Amino acid sequence: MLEARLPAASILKKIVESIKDLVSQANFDCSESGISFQAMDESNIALSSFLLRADGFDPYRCDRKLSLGIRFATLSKILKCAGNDDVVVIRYADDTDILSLVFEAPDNNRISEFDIKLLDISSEYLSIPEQEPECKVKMSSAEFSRICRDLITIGSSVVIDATKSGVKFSSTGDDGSGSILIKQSASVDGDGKAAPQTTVEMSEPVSLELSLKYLNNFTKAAPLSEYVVMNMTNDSPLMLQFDVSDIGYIRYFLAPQIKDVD
Amino acid sequence: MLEARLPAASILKKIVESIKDLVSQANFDCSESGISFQAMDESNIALSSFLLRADGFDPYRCDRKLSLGIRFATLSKILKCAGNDDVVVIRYADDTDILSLVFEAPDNNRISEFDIKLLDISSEYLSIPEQEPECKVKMSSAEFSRICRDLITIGSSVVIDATKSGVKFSSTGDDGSGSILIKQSASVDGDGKAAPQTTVEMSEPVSLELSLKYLNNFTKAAPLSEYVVMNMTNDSPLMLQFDVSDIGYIRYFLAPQIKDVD
DNA sequence: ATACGATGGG
DNA sequence: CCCATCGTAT
Repeated sequence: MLEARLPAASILKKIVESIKDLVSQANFDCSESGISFQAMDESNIALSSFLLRADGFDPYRCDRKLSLGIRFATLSKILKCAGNDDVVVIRYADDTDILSLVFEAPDNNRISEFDIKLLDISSEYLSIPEQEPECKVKMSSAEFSRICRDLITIGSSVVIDATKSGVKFSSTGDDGSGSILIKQSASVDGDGKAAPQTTVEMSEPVSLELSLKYLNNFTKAAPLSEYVVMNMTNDSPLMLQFDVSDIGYIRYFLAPQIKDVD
Repeated sequence: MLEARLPAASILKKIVESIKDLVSQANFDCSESGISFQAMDESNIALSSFLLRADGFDPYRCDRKLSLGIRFATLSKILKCAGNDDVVVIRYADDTDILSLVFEAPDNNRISEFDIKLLDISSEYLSIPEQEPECKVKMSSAEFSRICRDLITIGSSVVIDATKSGVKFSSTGDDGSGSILIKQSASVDGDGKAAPQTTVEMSEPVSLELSLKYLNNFTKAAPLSEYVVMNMTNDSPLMLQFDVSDIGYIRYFLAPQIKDVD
């Protein structure tokens, strides 16, 4: 039995919108600690995952572990029927194959209930080694999105070079090349504006070449958070994380491309 | 001879946009009392009609009854040439086959005149019995539009159940089902916000199953009015009415579908 | 060519 | 949060 009440449908809407282009169906894993999710994309290149902690819901109740097989196209359609500031209640009754979503409008004059048929999906859980990355960048998620969107007009991949002073995104294509350097922000912003700061922590300079197509899929999650965190280690997969308000996070992993030998 | 001056082209634009997907050509019936229109859709399932009273124009002059055969695709194209707050003058000279539309920009620096060739259309006027409906619902036209747009992603028809407490819209399809309950508004809204209220008057609870495709055609008229009125009687056609400012109304009639026998 | 959905701006 | 415009899909 699951019952989880989320104060703002917009959170769930954005999460699902950011995953549905990568994964057509997968399990939501529910336990007393919260709801989590993990799945490879169809081509087995990118891994998406999220965690929504129980304490981010009010109330949250889940007696035993559940794997709820969801078709994302369906869930996406149904979430489009929710207003952004509707309250969402997610409900599952044991031994059924139906997930219920109830949307309550802020003025309480509209109550919508949608039932989704659940799927039986075999899940192969992939454990991700939690290594300390050689470099950890935190920057504006909107800026990161903009960079990936701009550079894909130049080439199909981006080389991300992180050094103490900042992060450089470079791309090369048939009709030219481009690079964007984001400097680590000066400690304090003098004037009143509160633009997101860029911070770089590292033990080693890192350089990774990554598919812009995938990165542009990932940045659909950018509206969830003002910041994106990029964990990078040379020759290892990039991890991108967007925090989901104070409820949890959504993460993407993407293996680097072998760089062309010059 | 007809001369009718309408202060805002946007009204005529919206009316024509909301009908042109249902009716390709039909007569505008003009008399000294105003301009009216009535036509079945191509499949003879839905009836659209409107009335624009003479006193909504300034000036309005029509000496004798006229049936002006209009091709809606043409009229729509021409109305796209009018600014929303242009003044429109509709003119017809007896014994011609030309309808003239003159658009005057608010600043009086632009005057456009378009002539439409009229058609000779045989009109079979269908009289609609004016019975008192078992149930009369008045609600936000925007909300009604949203509901019909949302539910068509679930199924092809909607069951509208009206009771004293409110109206429920339900739809079922291959990958799930959904229902939206709109409660009758509490008598007065305490705070300052002026959201459209929902009211239900009834002698009998009513349940009708209706085609969402048609309802979504009808809701193109929603921008004309903050409210939609739904008159419903069991096993009888739904009537939807949108008021056209203080000039008249546009109405749609749609026969219910026979419900599946369980 | 027309209609619907998505995105950006007020 | 709603409206208008643009782009995509049928």
